[in-house]
Amino acid sequence: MPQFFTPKQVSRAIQVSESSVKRWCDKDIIPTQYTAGGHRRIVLSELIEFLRCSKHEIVRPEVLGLPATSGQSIRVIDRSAEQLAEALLQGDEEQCRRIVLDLYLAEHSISTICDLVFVKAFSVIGNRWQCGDAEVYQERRGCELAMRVIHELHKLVPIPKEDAPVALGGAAEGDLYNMATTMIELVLRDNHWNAVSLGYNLPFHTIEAALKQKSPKLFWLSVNHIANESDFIQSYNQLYSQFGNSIAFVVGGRALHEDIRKQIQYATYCDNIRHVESFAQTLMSAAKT
Amino acid sequence: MPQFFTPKQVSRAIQVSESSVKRWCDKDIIPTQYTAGGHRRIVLSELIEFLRCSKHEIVRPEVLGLPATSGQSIRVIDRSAEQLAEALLQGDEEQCRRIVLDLYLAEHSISTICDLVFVKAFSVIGNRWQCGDAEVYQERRGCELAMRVIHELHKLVPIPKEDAPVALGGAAEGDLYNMATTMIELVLRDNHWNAVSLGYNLPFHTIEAALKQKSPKLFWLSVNHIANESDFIQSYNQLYSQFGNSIAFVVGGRALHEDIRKQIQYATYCDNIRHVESFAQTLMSAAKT
DNA sequence: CCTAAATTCGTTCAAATCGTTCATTTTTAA
DNA sequence: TTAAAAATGAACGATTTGAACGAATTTAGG
Repeated sequence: MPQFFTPKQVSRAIQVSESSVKRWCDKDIIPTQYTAGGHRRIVLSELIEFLRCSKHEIVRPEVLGLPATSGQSIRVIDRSAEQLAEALLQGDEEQCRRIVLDLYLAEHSISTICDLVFVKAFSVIGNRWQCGDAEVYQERRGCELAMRVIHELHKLVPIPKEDAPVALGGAAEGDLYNMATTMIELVLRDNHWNAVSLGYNLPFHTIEAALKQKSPKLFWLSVNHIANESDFIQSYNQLYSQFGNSIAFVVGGRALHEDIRKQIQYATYCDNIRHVESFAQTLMSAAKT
Repeated sequence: MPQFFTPKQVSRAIQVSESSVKRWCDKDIIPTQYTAGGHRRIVLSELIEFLRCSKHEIVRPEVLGLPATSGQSIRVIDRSAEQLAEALLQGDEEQCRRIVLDLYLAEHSISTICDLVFVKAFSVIGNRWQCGDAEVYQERRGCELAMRVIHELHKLVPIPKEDAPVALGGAAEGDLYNMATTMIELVLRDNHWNAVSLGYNLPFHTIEAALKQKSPKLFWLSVNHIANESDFIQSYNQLYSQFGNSIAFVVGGRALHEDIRKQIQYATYCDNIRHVESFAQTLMSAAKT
């Protein structure tokens, strides 16, 4: 909850001496703000960033008012998805936050967390539902919770610079799933793109307007549901013929099966978030040289 | 008109004690004006100057929740909606955050902010769109931004106690707008309800399951779009006949026009978020006595 | 205009933090 | 292996902070 911490709080949380924390602040290892009287105040996001880059762990998270960790930070990501699925099904917001924050602190990349934890958790939830072990409302509530946690991760990612390359994306008309596109926005920002999600259920004509006005370097389209396939293909191809030369089209989503992929053009098709990340990294380094 | 802040407001904004702010005023670290009765009044520009110059580092206003726009008063809240609409259309996340946090720090209630700022801003955006001054994607991006800010407000609201009365709600099947239901969740939590939004596009059968399993004291249903009216009415009435006696049904949304309202039963119909808040307050105080 | 409720004032005081120094432990390099 | 360099943790008086209090001021309504 709290935005700021004193050196003493931080020192107790990670069990080092207060002196060390103060020294790190002075050496700018932990970027620090100061009160008018000269007392150090450490911002949560800076602390998280520091913890990720150092080998220190939060031994006593309760000192910082952070969700209580079960013990040590999670190095093994496998079981996390199931744990998260359980927490999402139960509607346990604290637990969700704890799992994700722990993984983030353990230096797992955001894209990995998205793929192996979030996406996988919802796959687990889907299976449960098919077995009759979960209600629809549990899945929906889980989506709400997940979106909230994703937004919180968003705040831990540094704000992209003004001159960062622009990326734009969303989910097309008829597609009601905006979690994927929000995750892509998050991961691209984590990779220093100026990424903006336009949300879901986007008519093609407004995508066209957005691409024209913003002229991004990268455009992503998440396709989880297609109302009318031939309409979709026609609209998409018109969009691609207009911008495909100047903008990298990244497409993905479970509705884009092979039949459809054969009929459309794109720069890359991605099965998961890490594919998107890799492509974005390649594109950016190519643009630099 | 110059924008004044009291030491208490400033202290909340920059997360120090009121005593410290007062002391800094007295030491002339923060240039201060005084009322006839000797109360301190801090001008926004001086506050920003203080934060910039205070000791070492430049302050990150977005972290501090620094009020960066106009002050309080009901007159100004009108303009806030237009300012927010502009910021949402531009996709200016920082500005959105500042406007809303500013209003929050000026101690406007969250329900007021929802009604007179968020809802109104989207009404402004709708008008712009009708005049051809705004693209659809700008509105959609605005929704994404607004949701993010609402989630941030969520974090400022204290976690409800375990024994707080339970409230549950969402938007029915075919309804894709979850902003209203997320705002209701937020406001109810602000009123010490254990409120949970199940999201949007909820089939009635899963609402039934949720009500059965959670047995809340209050159930809200946001209705902004109805695919098939007779189906909706039938499903709703079945739900009401099952739970209407034990659970307070709160309904609202622009799709619930008079014709439909005549054919369904509910505890209250709400035109805006403050109505929901009032009803919830009444319900809670009634339950206590 | 007046009253009542809410806010802010000025003050005091205990607790926390500051910067600094120094002995000890850990790491690095010869 | 040994010596130098660097990092750590503890201690100190001086300073800053946050919380409390009755008194004074502002604000909201009738």
